[in-house]
Amino acid sequence: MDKVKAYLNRINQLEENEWDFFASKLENYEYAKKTIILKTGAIEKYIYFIEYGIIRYFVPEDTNDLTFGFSFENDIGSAYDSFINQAPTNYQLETLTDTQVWRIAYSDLMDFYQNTKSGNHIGRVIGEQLYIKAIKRELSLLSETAEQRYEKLFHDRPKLIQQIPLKYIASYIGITPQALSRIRKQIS
Amino acid sequence: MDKVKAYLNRINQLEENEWDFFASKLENYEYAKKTIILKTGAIEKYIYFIEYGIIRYFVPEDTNDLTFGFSFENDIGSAYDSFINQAPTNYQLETLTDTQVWRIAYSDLMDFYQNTKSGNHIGRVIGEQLYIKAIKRELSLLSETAEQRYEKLFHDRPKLIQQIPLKYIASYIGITPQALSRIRKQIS
DNA sequence: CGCCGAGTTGAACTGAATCAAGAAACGTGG
DNA sequence: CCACGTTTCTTGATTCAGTTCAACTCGGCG
Repeated sequence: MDKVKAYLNRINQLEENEWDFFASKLENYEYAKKTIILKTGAIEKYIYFIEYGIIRYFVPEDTNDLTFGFSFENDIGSAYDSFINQAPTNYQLETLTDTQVWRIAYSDLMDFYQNTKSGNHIGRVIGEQLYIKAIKRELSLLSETAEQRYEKLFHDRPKLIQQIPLKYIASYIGITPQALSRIRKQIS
Repeated sequence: MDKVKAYLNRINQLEENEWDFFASKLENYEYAKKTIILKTGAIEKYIYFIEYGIIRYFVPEDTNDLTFGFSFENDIGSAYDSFINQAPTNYQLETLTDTQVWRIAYSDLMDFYQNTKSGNHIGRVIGEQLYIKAIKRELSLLSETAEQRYEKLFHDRPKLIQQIPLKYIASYIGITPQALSRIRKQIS
C-alpha cells in the first residue's frame, strides 16, 4: 500500500490515525488483461489506485468504440463522474494488461472525507487535479492536430504507450486507425 | 448575495456562521462589456459568482483566438487551474456583456476551506462539478460533429447564445466562422 | 457620413473518413 | 509447439467536412 500512502501524502500529509483508517478500507484487487471493470449503466462503487497495469476508458459502440482516456500505474482511476453522483455511467472501464489495484468503496471514502481532518481536502485536490487534466485535454483537442497529439503522447509516456493497441490510441487522439497508421508512416 | 448563498447551499447546507464568514469575504464587482478580467501570465486571484453577464475563456492568438468556454449568470467562473495552483494562466477571461460578480480571493477561500466544517466539502464539489463539465465536453469534441455541437449548444442555452458573437461560438465548437455560417444556413 | 468589425458567400485545397482488401501479429486448441 | 482463425495494422482509392484565401454586405459606432 506504500504507493497509495505516498500518493495521498503528496496531497496532504496524513496523520497516522487518518492513514490507518484509510488503509483499513483499502481492498486489494487483481484484474486479468481485458477485464471489463465497469459496464455502462452500472454505478461506479470504487476509486482505484493502480499498483501496476493500464485501464482504458471508452464509450462502447457497435463498430469502433470511442476511447477517451487511460490510467497508468501510480495513478488513480475511476468512472469518477459516476462515482461522485453514484449515478449510472455511460462509459466503460477495461484493463488493457494484467492490473493490480487498491480500491476504496464510495461509502468508505465518504466516511474518510467526513470523519478526518484531511479527508475533504484530499477529495478536493483529487477533483481539482482531474479537472486540470481534463481542461488540458480539451484545449489540446481544440487547438492541436492529431499528429501533434500523437507526438505529445509518445513523448510523455513512451513506454506505456507501447503496450496499448494502436486502434485505441487512434481513437484517443480523435482519428481512425487508418489515419494514425499513415501519420506513423510519415514520421518514421 | 442571495444567489451566491443559494449556490453554496445547494452543495451543502451552510451553518449561519459559516455563511457569515463567507459573505464577509465576498466582494462585489462590475465589469463593463469587453473587459479583460485576467490576462495570460497573470495569476488568478479570484473565483467569481456571476450575478449577471457572460464571461468568455480564450487563448489569445495573433489571428483568431481560441475560445473554449463561457460562464453565465448564476454560475461560477474563474481560471480555475491557475487559481488552484496560484500559477500563471495561459488563457484569458473577458466579459462579453456588462457583468456583475461576487468574487472571493484565494486566501479568503482557503481560510473558508480550512476553518469551516463545510469548506473543503464545498471545494471538493466545485472541483467535481467542473470536472464533470470538462469530461462531457471532451466526449463531445471526440464523438460529435461540429453541427451536432452547435445544435446542442443552441438547445441548451438558446437565449444566452444569442448574446455571443458567432465567431466565438464557432471557435468554441471547433470550427471557423465561415464553416459555422454554412452550417447555420443549411439548418434554417 | 464613413469606417471597421462581423457575418456571409464562393472557389480551391486538404486532412481525415470511409470502404475495401491484404499482411502481420496474436492466442487458443489440438 | 505448431496450425488455424481472429484481430490488428497497413495500404490504396474515393469522398467529404472543414480550412484557407478572397471578396462582398451589413450594422453599429465615432
